[in-house]
Amino acid sequence: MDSPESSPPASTSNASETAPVEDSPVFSYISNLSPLQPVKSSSVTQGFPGLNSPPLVFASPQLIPHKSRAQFSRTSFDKLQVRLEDSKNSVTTDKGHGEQNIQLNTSIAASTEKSSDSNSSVDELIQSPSGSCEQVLEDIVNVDSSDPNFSFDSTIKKSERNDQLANAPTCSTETVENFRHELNSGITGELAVTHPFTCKETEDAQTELILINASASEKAMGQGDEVSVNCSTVGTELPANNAVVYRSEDNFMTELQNAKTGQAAPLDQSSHLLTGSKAFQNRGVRRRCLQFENAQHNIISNRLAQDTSDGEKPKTRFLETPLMPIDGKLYPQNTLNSSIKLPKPSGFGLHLNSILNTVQAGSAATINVKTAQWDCVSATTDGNTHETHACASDGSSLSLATNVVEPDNNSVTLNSNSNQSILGNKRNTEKGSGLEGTNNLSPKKKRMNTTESDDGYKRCNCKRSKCLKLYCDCFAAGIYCADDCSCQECFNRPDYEETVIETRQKIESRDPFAFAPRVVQHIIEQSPSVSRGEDRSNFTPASARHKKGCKCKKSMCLKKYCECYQANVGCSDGCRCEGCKNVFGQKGEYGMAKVFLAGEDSQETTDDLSAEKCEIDASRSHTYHIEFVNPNNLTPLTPAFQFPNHEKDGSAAWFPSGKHFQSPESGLTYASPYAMSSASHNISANNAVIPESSKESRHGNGNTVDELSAARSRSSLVWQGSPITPMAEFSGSKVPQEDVFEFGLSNTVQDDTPEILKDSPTPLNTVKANSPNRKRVSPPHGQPHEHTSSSSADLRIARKFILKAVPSFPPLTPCIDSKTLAVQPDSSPENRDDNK
DNA sequence: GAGTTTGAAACT
DNA sequence: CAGTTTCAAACTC
Repeated sequence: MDSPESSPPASTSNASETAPVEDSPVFSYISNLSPLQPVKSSSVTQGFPGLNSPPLVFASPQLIPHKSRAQFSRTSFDKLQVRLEDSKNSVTTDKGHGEQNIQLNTSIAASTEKSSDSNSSVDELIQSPSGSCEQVLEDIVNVDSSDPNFSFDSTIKKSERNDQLANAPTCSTETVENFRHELNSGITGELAVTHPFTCKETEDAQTELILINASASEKAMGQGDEVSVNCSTVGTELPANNAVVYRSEDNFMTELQNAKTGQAAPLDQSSHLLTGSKAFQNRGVRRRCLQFENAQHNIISNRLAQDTSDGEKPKTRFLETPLMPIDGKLYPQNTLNSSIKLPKPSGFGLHLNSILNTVQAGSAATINVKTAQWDCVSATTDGNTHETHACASDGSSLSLATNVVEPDNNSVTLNSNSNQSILGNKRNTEKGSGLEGTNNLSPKKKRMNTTESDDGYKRCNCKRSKCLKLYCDCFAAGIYCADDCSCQECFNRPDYEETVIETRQKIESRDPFAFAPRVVQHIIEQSPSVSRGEDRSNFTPASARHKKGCKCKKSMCLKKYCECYQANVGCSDGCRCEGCKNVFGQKGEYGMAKVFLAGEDSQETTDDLSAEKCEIDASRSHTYHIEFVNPNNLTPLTPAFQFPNHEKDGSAAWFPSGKHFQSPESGLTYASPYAMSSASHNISANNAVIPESSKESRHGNGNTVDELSAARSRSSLVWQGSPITPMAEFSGSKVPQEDVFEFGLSNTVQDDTPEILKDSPTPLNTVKANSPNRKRVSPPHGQPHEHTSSSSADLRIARKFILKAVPSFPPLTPCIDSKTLAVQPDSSPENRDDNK
């Protein structure tokens, strides 16, 4: 029917034109067969009309690994182009506004990529007689507003929609060419195009996208920036994934048009979105960059671009604004996390990697961390926003909620997101200025402020380290110092990006995991009821452990001197603390929990919490220990969930008892987290990874099933994005948190057993570690049982993504102790595959 | 706000 | 790997 071949060119209208061919019976036959209208016959012919690849288009961006983002070689683009073109072709023939929009974008992107070569794709568009680009754009806009339904998933669905779509407007050749030229001028266009897609799907993805955008924008100067901005804004503001995507695209299109016309384009829908989130986004970008080394380069370039472009850029550009180190976070840095987590990246966990380590962040994604909340998260690119959103929405989904344990970070960080964002902007300026405002506070407040910003981001007070050592929480979190930091001789600023990067590299050379989130979270799924908010008490947000463990001797792990305590996580066997009385979980408990999970001696361990006993148990279950106990292993996990901002919060897992850990597969589960973390490493960030909203997460726990389901779907999508970030590419330490986060989500999704979700909130369900390697999957917070049926579908989807993604992830260092290098092999993609 | 305590990071 | 020093946060007054 649709056979690509037949449909195409032959279309009836064309047939008349091609006299010779027409005559042939074959031709007529073909023409008859083709269902497609010959609107753009010529164009269609060129492409592969038969192939409907809209999905591919969406997918492709995601597939691109993080690293690739930074590098984003032409080859990758070419590939994308191919897909895009294919999709384009299909689209052009096809139809639908939404689709059309997408197609246009893709086509544009493709054209940009190819630049010279790309024309073909453009040409196709041009060929289409009917509409003008403007029309198309308008249509798109309409679609956006109109089509709420569009969702990330929609990307996949889009193909389906294509059928529905009809009357695709086409761009005039002139307009197309103009676009082409513009695009050629800046490669960014391509990137921008890709963004939207990713943005939709996941926060992490967004963060990544953001980075990409930034880079692109840098290159492109004007257009690209705007586009990226749009995406970010869209993500933040729009709950609906669909809307986001389209809008971003629309903006992009509009910008392009504007560029053509030379008019300052008012950003229609997108514009308003942008306004809200601009600052955040910028911040987010920067933070993330920090978190992600890869991103860093991008950031740098961005800066340059920004500097150059500042004057030029239109109102909408977020990028123009220097990426703030963010207090606010980028989410990933977020915000979500502050770096990822927003809140602040406390030193722990923030690390960029995660992206989103945490984030958002982004980054660092990362983010994020970082879903109902996802929506929120996704919506806000910045770490700050992320958090807030997450909180508000509750974080639904994700682990974020689980992560949250402690109120401290949560409350603080979450509340002031808006303010923070503002602060973040200030950061660009010199510190001094920023501090002033905060200083006015009372001593107590001052103190709080000194360490944390309202946003939840940490503020350092370094005097001698120049904020280039891990002593500096900001630096350790992979974020730039904010204006409100009280540091002296600070070099941890965008102005010294190179220095920062170099220093980071040095430190990483020493300890690849130095910037990895310190707290590894173990997410446990909530019971459905919990997810509903019915019974939170039962909810076990997540278990987390400090990656390296503490060495407290006098504080008994009851004060913030203790990193474990500070992160609201229990001490693990990896801790060398003396007299541990950590309220979040004592040393022995963790090991015991493991044992318990293992199913061996569970009673013993559970019964006796004494550290000694635990230790003993742990010793018994030697194997388990290795996987679970090893703090290092754990660390990897955290990144995923953690948000840059709050390591603590995000990481903060409740350990009501070691029991959480248990799962029949306990061993696996733990391990899995590990794996995840490792994956996260790849990311380097999520960051901010991950959006964490400690408090919010709690609230989020209560998320409605719908949210959860949505989160799942997102997660799955995110996951796809994760593949984009090639874990392998990253040096061990660098892992986009966001990715990690995603990974975790995906993992949860992955769990084959939707049943699990259905089942009790028991952690077991939530996590399944497939791989021997310990890859673990962090489940989305709560899985709404209600949706179980639907969820199952979601899960399926997620799995698909996961599978794809898994291979992509490079072995993450986290799995292995930093000290013991051996680990990485485990994280290798292969192992992951095994998990499947 | 100054000083002390604490433990991580950095160094040897 | 262990010991020491440096550093900055946490804490106390």
